[in-house]
Amino acid sequence: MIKLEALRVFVTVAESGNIKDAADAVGRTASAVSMTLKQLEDEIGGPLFQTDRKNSLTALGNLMLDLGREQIRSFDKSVSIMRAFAHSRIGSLSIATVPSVAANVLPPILQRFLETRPQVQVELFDIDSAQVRRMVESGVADIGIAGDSRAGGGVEFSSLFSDRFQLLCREDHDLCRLERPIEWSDLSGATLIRNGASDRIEAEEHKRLSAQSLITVYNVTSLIALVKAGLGLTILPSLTMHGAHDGVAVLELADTSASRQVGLVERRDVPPSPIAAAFRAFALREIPALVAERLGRRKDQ
Amino acid sequence: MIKLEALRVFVTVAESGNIKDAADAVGRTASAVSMTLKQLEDEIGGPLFQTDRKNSLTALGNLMLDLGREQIRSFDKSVSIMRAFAHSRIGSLSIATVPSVAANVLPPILQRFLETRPQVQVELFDIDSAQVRRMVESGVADIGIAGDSRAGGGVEFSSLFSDRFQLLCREDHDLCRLERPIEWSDLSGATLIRNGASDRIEAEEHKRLSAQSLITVYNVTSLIALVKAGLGLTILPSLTMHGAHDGVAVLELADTSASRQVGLVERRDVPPSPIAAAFRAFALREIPALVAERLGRRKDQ
DNA sequence: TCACCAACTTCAATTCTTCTGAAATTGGTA
DNA sequence: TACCAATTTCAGAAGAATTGAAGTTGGTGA
Repeated sequence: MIKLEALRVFVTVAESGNIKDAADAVGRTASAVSMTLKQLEDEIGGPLFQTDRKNSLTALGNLMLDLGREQIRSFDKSVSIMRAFAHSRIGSLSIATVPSVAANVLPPILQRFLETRPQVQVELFDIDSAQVRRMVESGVADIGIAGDSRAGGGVEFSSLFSDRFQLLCREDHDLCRLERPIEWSDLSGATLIRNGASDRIEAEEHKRLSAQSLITVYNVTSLIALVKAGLGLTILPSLTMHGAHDGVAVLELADTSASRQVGLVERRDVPPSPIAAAFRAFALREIPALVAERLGRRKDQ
Repeated sequence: MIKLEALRVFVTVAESGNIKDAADAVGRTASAVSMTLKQLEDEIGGPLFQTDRKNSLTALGNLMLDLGREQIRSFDKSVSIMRAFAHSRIGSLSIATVPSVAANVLPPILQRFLETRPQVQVELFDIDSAQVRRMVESGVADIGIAGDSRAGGGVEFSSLFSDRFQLLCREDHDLCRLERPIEWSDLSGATLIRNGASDRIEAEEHKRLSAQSLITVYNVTSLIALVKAGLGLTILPSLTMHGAHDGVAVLELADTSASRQVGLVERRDVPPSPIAAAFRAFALREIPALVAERLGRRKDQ
């Protein structure tokens, strides 16, 4: 059986024009090279050089030089692609994430992640938590970042950070004058606008308040516009409304248990691609630190 | 260093879905296959299968399956091309030959030669002996077939057959009535038309006759037309005018030494390509036999 | 939940391949 | 004709791959 290694030796000899130099180039003795060449000629079925001074090729030798070079080039390239992929320097990464993370967390993370991986292709979807889970489960996204857990079905949840809920109201609202964290009881007379995120708050007091609410808005921009217009208050995770909005105030809640967990959503039982694995490790290390800095808190909890 | 053989094993396992069947397929034990796979994973830098039951590939495994298959296919194809070339089943063959051989000898020879080599490309040039030698010497033709030898310069001559000179005259010429081989002296009063081939006849008597000749014609068709028109006689190698021409008679010469040697012309010091070598051997074996039959003579001399 | 079974992996011994260094051969050159 | 450097040959050494047996592992059915 002809080996690629034998072709490598032959090409080196053909290029050197003699065995001695070729032997040095491949790190073997001249006798090893000579034997390899002989074996190659036997297996191919004809002489490769015109004389035993290896300075001129036969027609067969020329053909083998061309084909051999091409094979070596192509093989080495394939191997380097395989290695690059294994080491997550190439490939594609599809990330599904909730908008607040996409807007406030991912930009610097992705930038740093891709700095050392200029060949990696990234797709980013921002959608709600339920759809993040669905995209990961179906394999459309390699990895997701979403709030909440209840790790069910085919996905697994790994917490990255916790995001406290805060109260959003007009700057001229009475509550702004309290100058202390807001108790649920402070909200008893207020008009609450429900949203997709606030429904996850477990506190009984909030559930009661929420039940009386007549408006539910899922889009954050619309939600803030309604608050600004004076239609009511709303409760959102801190990261969601990161960055001040003119005319609205952000107030802390006294109930510090009112928070959502944000974390990685991954498919269970299906190993991640090398890039996805690398991104996972990077995210677990970098996102908590970044969020702690952004929100001015201890990381996680 | 990653070996193509390891990729072969991997592809087989990936296609079988388990090690045992793959081991049977490649003719090794399961443990050998397992070790090869492990080594491959180490060298590539990542796992290829999702579990140690080898029925589902990782993303890396899928990539390697694609690239590996392609490499194997391409390598095997290259090797088969090299072998086919070495065994003269493919390649191209450029033959330069004098017209009489091209017309009377080569057709059946080439047909039989190519019967078992349907992929071989042939180029055929018919030119005069001097140009045959020039084309071979310059490498434009791989092999030549020409009369005469005087093997000089960079070419070598190997005789294939000898071709007796014969006399060509009008059917109504006086010489036709002799009913015996023609002596040089029979031609003393005749008008001789010289041609490229007849100049090589060594006999003194012919040289004298030839010196008196006023017309020289190199093209055989024109030559015969002139003879037919009654402008004179001419002396040509038997093969050149093989096949009767209406209105002209072909007469034997008594001087049996008047003949030309026809043989292979090859470049000296440059080994022939495998196809050229194969054609050489075929020609040396088949052409003398064919000519003997055609001209009704013993082969060579 | 446990025990079994088949697939896979590990390990040490063996076999096969390739490599080395010395000696012989070859082909070109003074 | 004799020399010299390159190449080839050869036998032993080193290295790589393979084997068979023993040990793990993970899935399956009682």
